[in-house]
Formats: sequence, structure tokens, C-alpha cells
Amino acid sequence: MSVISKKCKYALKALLYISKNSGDKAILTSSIARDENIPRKFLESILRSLRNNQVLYSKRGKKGGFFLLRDPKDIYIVEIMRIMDGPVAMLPCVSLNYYQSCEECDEKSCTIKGMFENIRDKTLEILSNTSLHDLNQKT
Amino acid sequence: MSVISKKCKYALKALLYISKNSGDKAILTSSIARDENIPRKFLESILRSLRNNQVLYSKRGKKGGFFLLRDPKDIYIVEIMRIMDGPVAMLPCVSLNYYQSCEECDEKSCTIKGMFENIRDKTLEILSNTSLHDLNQKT
DNA sequence: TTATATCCTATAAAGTTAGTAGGATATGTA
DNA sequence: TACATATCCTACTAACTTTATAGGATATAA
Repeated sequence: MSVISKKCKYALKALLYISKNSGDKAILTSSIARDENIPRKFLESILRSLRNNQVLYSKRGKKGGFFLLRDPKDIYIVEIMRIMDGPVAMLPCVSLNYYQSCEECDEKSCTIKGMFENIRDKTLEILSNTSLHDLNQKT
Repeated sequence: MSVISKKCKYALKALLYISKNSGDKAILTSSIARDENIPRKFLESILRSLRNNQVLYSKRGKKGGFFLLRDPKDIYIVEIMRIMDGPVAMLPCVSLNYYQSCEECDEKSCTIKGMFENIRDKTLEILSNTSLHDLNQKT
């Protein structure tokens, strides 16, 4: 399957939620979990991972929670997907950020690579040019 | 990960092999397995599945093997990928052939669907217009 | 000092992937 | 008919990934 993981989907939903609701107050894991129907403990680890990757900033204790580290206009979907799910490409040997060679076939004479490179480029064009802000503009 | 399965990759390689080498003789599983470095028993089940889905025709016994049921110009990659891996889309709720609703979110107000529909369309445009014949033309 | 939130590690159930094993069945040829 | 050959079929399995859950440690505001 070429389907993204729930982890990735939850991450996107959570970031859009934070992006939409953040004023000067920190956003709580529990609020996101409640409003977006995401298992709280699972969400916790997702948010922590986004923090470890410089997407979110967090504050512990009372009045704690999460903030975006950057403007929603500067956070592109491709970054989140790579953090959560790894490669965007459909073949590891065609991935820009997570390249892995095929053991069983000779890449030079491979006749399917080209097509998957095209798909990768079309996909990246969209994912790299869509920000959290863009998605929150949708009605 | 949005990576296709090995099963799917093996299927594509096998079909390209059959497409390239088929005269009036049937193509043997063992030849494909040897030349394309695919585990024979695994390949057997892949080819059987392609036969069950009207892509291949098979003959048992001595002088048996596999043939394409259609002209390589009429077998598009999208068909093979759907048989082997199911949905092409990155979200089940955006899949044309394997639609599944999201339980946790309201599809009407979902702000990420649109982007994934765009990616789906760009991807399908390529996969639906590339045939086995097209890929075998590549050097 | 207390309530509240994140942080961290470990664990686990379920599902998927990537095969393997062993034989049943069909078919061309001598 | 006998035999070699190739697909067909079912069942099983090891490894890996996904999707969480449990239980507490740590930090912070009031």
C-alpha cells in the first residue's frame, strides 16, 4: 500500500489544530486528543517527535503545552511526512532523502525507475508547496 | 511509508520480463526467478494472482508456463499496482477503487483531503498512461 | 505543596510482509 | 502407460511494522 500511516495523519491533524488555535496560550495534548479523536498517549509520542525535529516547542508543567516553532506559512507538509513516515517516493532507490539501493536488480538497466521518479517529482511538487497555513485556509 | 511492496515490484519486473521475452513459447517461473533474482516460490504465488486477475494466462505441465493475456500496450501499470498493493491513494478516504471512510474525522470538514486528491490525480495520470510496452521501450 | 503537563522507557497486541514447505494436479512426449 | 515437468493450492512461519498502552519521572505555575 502507498497509504500514509495513522501516525502521520495524526501529526498533520495535530499541527493544523495547533496552527489554528494557537494564540499566546500553549496547546494541550489532551485538547487535541479530544477534539481530533486521537488516542492521547499515542499523540503524546507524536508531538514529542515533532518537538525533537524542531517543528514544535514545548513547555512542561502547569500552563504547559505545545507551540509551533515557526510560522504556519513556513511549515511544509513534506517535512512532516518525512519525519513521521520516512521516504515519500514509491521506490527506495528513487528516494531523495532516504535512498536505498535495490539488491536484486541493476539500477542502470532498471526500466521502472523513470516512471517512479516522475511520480516522486509530481508528488513532491505538491507536498513541498503546501504549508500548514495553506491547508487551514480550506473551508 | 508510501513505498510499494516487493510483491508489487516483483510483479512488474516479471511482467516486463514476460512481455519482453514472449514469442510463441510460454515463460517459466524458474526463468524469471533466475534472471530477475526473485524467490521462486514467492514468484509462483505472484504469477498465480496475476493469472486470477486476467493479466496472465497459464499452461500446466511440460512445455507449460505463462503468457500475457493482452498486448503489452494494453496493460497499464496502475492495474498491476492495484492488484498487488490495493489503493494507489495516500489516504483511504481519497481512494477511487478502495475507498474507506475515516472513523475519527469528519470528511466534509477535513482540510487535508484536497491535497491528497491532487496527489492521487497526478499519480494516476502517470500510472494510467504507462503500459508494459512503454516501460520496455526504455533503454 | 499541590495540581498539572510534558517526558521517557518499556511492553504488547494486531496486522502486514515476505517468504517457505510439501504435495496435488495437469500435460506433453517417449 | 509411464514419466518428467510445470503450474496449482493450502498451510504455515519468521520478521517486521504499526498502533497503541502502562507507569511513572520530571518540570513548572500558583
